Formats: sequence, C-alpha cells, structure tokens
Amino acid sequence: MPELPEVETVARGLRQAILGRRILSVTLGKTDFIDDPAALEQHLPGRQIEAVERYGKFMLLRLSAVNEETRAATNGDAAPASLLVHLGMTGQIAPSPAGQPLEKHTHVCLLLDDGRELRYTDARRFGRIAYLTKTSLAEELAGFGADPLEVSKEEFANRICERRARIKALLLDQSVLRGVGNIYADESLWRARIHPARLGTKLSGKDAETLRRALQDILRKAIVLRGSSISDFLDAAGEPGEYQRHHRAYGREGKKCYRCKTAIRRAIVAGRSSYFCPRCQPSPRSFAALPLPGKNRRKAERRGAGKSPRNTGKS
DNA sequence: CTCGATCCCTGGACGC
DNA sequence: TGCGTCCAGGGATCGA
Repeated sequence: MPELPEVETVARGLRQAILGRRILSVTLGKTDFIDDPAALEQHLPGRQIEAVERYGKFMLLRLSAVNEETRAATNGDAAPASLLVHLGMTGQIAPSPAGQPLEKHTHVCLLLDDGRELRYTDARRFGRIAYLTKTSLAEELAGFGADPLEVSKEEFANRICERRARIKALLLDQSVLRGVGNIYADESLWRARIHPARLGTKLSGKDAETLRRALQDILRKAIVLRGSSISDFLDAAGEPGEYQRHHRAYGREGKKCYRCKTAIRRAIVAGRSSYFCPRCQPSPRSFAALPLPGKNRRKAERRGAGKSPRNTGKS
C-alpha cells in the first residue's frame, strides 16, 4: 500500500531508470482510472521525461515541451506538461523491455526511445493517472496539506490542535498532511503513545510535537529501507521494501507491544483498521477495541460487537 | 465541521 | 477441491 515512503522509493527508482527518455507512443488497457485517456494518447508522444517528483502519494513526471517535428500534430498545445500518477492500493510502475510479455492488469504502456516500455499495472485500479497542463496541475495540487517531512513544529500544531476530528483521521487527511496513510499513521501514533481516537483539540502542544517527530523519524527510516511491502508493493526495480520488519503496531493485532508486552489491539477509527497498544496509548473515553482474534474471531465479532458497521450484506 | 456509509476493484484468506 | 464471504484500503461523494 504505497504511502509516502513507498512512493518516494518508486520515484527515486524511476529517476534512475527513465530520466531523459522520450515517449514514442502510448498503449492503453482499461482506462476507467485515467482522467482523460485520449489526452494521454494525444499529448504524450514526442515528449521527454525531464524530472520525476513526489507530491504526497502522487508521482509527477515532468514532461518537456513538444519538439518541432511533432509539434504539428498537437494543435498548438506544445507547452511543458506533467503526468500525475497515483498508485492507489496496488499500482506498480516500472520500465521493462518492450518485447517482454505483459503482466496481468497492465493498463498503460509508454514506449520509450531506448526500446523499453514504462508500464503501469494495477489490479484494483484504485490508482489514478492524469495528463495535466501547468494550470490544471496547479489546481490539482492546491488542495493538499503540508509535506510531513518538512512541516514545522508550529504549522503541525496549528493543523492538528485546532481540529475536532480524531487524530487518526487528521493524519490520513491529505489536505492536512500529504502522504501519510494507514501504516505510517499507526506507527507514528504508537511511537508517540497517542491513541488514534483522540481528538486533535485534546492534544497538547507537547503531544503534537512528539507526534511530529515520531512521524518524521519513521518516514525517514522507512524511506531508507525502501518502504513497507505488506502484500504487493514493489519498487520501480521490482524489489520489495524492508520497513515492514520494523512495524510496531500496524498488522500486529494480538501480538505483544514492543514496549510493554501488552497485546496490541485493533479498532476501526476514521473508517480504517487501527492498531495500537491499549496500555501505552490510553484510549480517550470508553473507546472499544475489537475483541482479540482467536479461532472464532469472525463469529465473535459478528455476534458480540453489537452494531458492526460494515455488514449490510448486499442482498 | 465531522461523522459514518457506500462505492469503486480484485486477490487472497478463511470457513465449511 | 471448491465455493461463498469477508476483507484490505485511498479517495470521492452523499446524507445525517
């Protein structure tokens, strides 16, 4: 599940692999996750990939203006542009030799001028691809919050402590901070000893600063280790990351807290599975964690938890 | 403003 | 072995 460290890892890999290459042609598969598929086919060929940047969980391929030979075919729209790529849950983007058989769920192939193809595969198609001009890109990026790696103590506190939402929801909100997802939210809350269901307004300035430092430290370490590979994250060279070995909360339901040995619990906060230590991260109010997993976990949940939020079995 | 619910989508895990 | 069901989750959207 690509979050900031995974996207950064992919962006770095891509930078190594395809910087300066020119796109010769575009082949598309399923296009329901692409903003304007025709725009890709029309405007990408002839452009050079001049930079690969990361913006939150997005990757930005900066494309050159169209050169003289191909200018005629572009209806005057030859200015520099960008390709915005979001990997969603299962998106992967990597170059491979053009002759190689296509992986399943390959939906975009950009033929490059060195005989390779930049391929985008995405089983669930929760990702997004958009061709954007200078103006549309600016509009697109305007709504995003601070970069968690750069955000100052003051700005972080301002963005968190005046909000009545739960801290977990705030961390996941891309208009508050750009790039944090479920894994790194839980990991930083565990490190900072803050329960995910606490409200932003209830956090002290000290809490906020502890959290900011935890978040930054964890993101930096995760980038060094090339991200977390839970199920299917692979970088631009097809390699998994290593940070999942360092997870202290995420996915560890029922396992012992690395600090106090108490069993890690899971609860739904902000609509997402949230893992936390009930002892190190004291719950605000009577916030109920889900029953601990066991042989009959499913049954226990269905029967016991009362109004479970997501069993409206589509009849 | 904040919440929960719903949808998108597929593969993998699990129960029977 | 196979079938059905649940679940993962980022983000958009809608109604309370």
